[in-house]
Parts: sequence; structure tokens; C-alpha cells
Amino acid sequence: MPELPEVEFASRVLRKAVVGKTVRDVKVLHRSQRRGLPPRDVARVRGASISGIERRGKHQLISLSTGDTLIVHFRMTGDWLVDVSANPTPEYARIVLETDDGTRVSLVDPRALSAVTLSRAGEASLPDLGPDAADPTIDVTVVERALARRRIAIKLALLDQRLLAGVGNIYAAEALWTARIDPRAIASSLTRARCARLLDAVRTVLEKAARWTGRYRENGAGRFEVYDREGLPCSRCGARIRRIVQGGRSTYFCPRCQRR
DNA sequence: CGTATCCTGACC
DNA sequence: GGTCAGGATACG
Repeated sequence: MPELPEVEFASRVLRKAVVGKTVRDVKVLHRSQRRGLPPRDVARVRGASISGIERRGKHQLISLSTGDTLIVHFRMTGDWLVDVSANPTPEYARIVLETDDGTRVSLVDPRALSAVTLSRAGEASLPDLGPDAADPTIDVTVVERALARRRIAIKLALLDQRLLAGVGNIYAAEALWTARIDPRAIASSLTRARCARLLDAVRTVLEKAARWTGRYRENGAGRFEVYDREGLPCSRCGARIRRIVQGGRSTYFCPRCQRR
């Protein structure tokens, strides 16, 4: 699942492939994408040149010479595939961008849940996002304040992009394991010291993931401490990793060394 | 706060 | 052929 490190990697791939080029054609190949990017918006993209690529949380922002911005979210299974337009259309390609030099960038997404929308010049249509989890300038106080009023489980708070942008289900679980915090702990009850440990853990986990992502895209075995490891021993204390459901999603944690 | 929705591959 | 997974959003 693409979270901040994977989206950062993908945005670099995209930047290298298309920045400075002109969009020759845009194809929307799946009906679920037509809702977010209807024909009138596709028409606005054709012929524009791409001036830059940025990332905010898990969103990628493709700036166009027209002032419009394409906003891309991979959701669960989206990714970029870069090749040339002479090749056959890649499997699971949902939206295809072709540039004037023959480069083709396909949004490949087996589950077709990715979201691509066009934001018109001047209207910022990103959802309300908290500070970027990779922002080195955020400090403990930022985390402490974000959690102070939230009487929800800390795992759910970490997934709330309005509080901190970029963390998803996998790295939330990994960060809580690293910080030795029980995912069921109430967010507002965390002490300043635990907030500091959590911020540190989020950074550690995201940096580690970025190093993996740089090498290969696939999830390597043994990459995670708790995620998808139900019943297996905790590498720190040996207790069996548990799986619970929070907010409809799986949470994996060590019931012995992660405390409330 | 929980639950349904979007989608389709994977798995039973 | 039914169920599940899951990020974000909408709704009760």
C-alpha cells in the first residue's frame, strides 16, 4: 500500500519522466476514473506542459503551464508505470498520459480506487491536511497539540490525515510498535514524553521504508515488525503478535511490550 | 463514534 | 460464488 515513502518515490519517478514536457494525449480507460476526471477536464490537460511535481502527504500535485493542477492519490494499489507510447497498453492502466517525446506514464491500479482530479488555477482543492509526516521542522509540541483534543485510539489518530499527513495503516502500526505504545491508547492521554517517542518512531519507520522503497518496490519478507505478522513472535520480547480491528481496519501489535 | 461505498484480485 | 482487504469519503 502506498504511503508517504512510496508516494515520494513515485513522485520522483514521475518528475524525472515528464517535467518540462508537453502533454500530447490523456486517456481515461476506466469508468471509475471518469467521475474524477470528466472529458471537459481531460480537454484542459491536453496540450498543457508540465511545470513541476510536488507531494503533500499521500497526494501528488502535477502543476501545469495553464495554472491548473492535476491531483493524484494512489489509494490502495496505484502506481506509475513509465514506458513509451509505442508499447501495448500496460495491464491495469486506468489513466494514461503521453508527452510529446513519446514518453508514456500510466497510472496502473488493479483495484481502480485511485483518484485523479483537476484543480483549476486558483482553487486549492486538496483536502484539509495536517503537517507532512516527513517535515523535519515539526516538533513534539505540534504532535502534542494535534492529539490533545482527540479522544480516539492513537492508531486512528495516526491515520487521520488532518492531524498528520502521509501515515497509513502499515506505518502507523510499525511506528506504534517502535514507540512501544498500545494502539488502543487514547490519543489525548499520551504524555509529552510518549508524543516525543512517537514522533521519533514515525520518522524512523518512514526513513527505513524510504530506503527499502529506493531499492525495490515489492514488500520484502521480514520488512515489518508487526504488520501482517499475527501469531508470530515479537522480535523484541517474543510474545505473539495480535491482530485487532480498529475503525474497520486491521491493527497488528505486540500485547506485551506495547503499553497503554 | 460506527458503517457503507468505491473496485477487483485473491482466497476459500 | 461468497468474502475479504483497504484509503478516503459520506452518512447515520
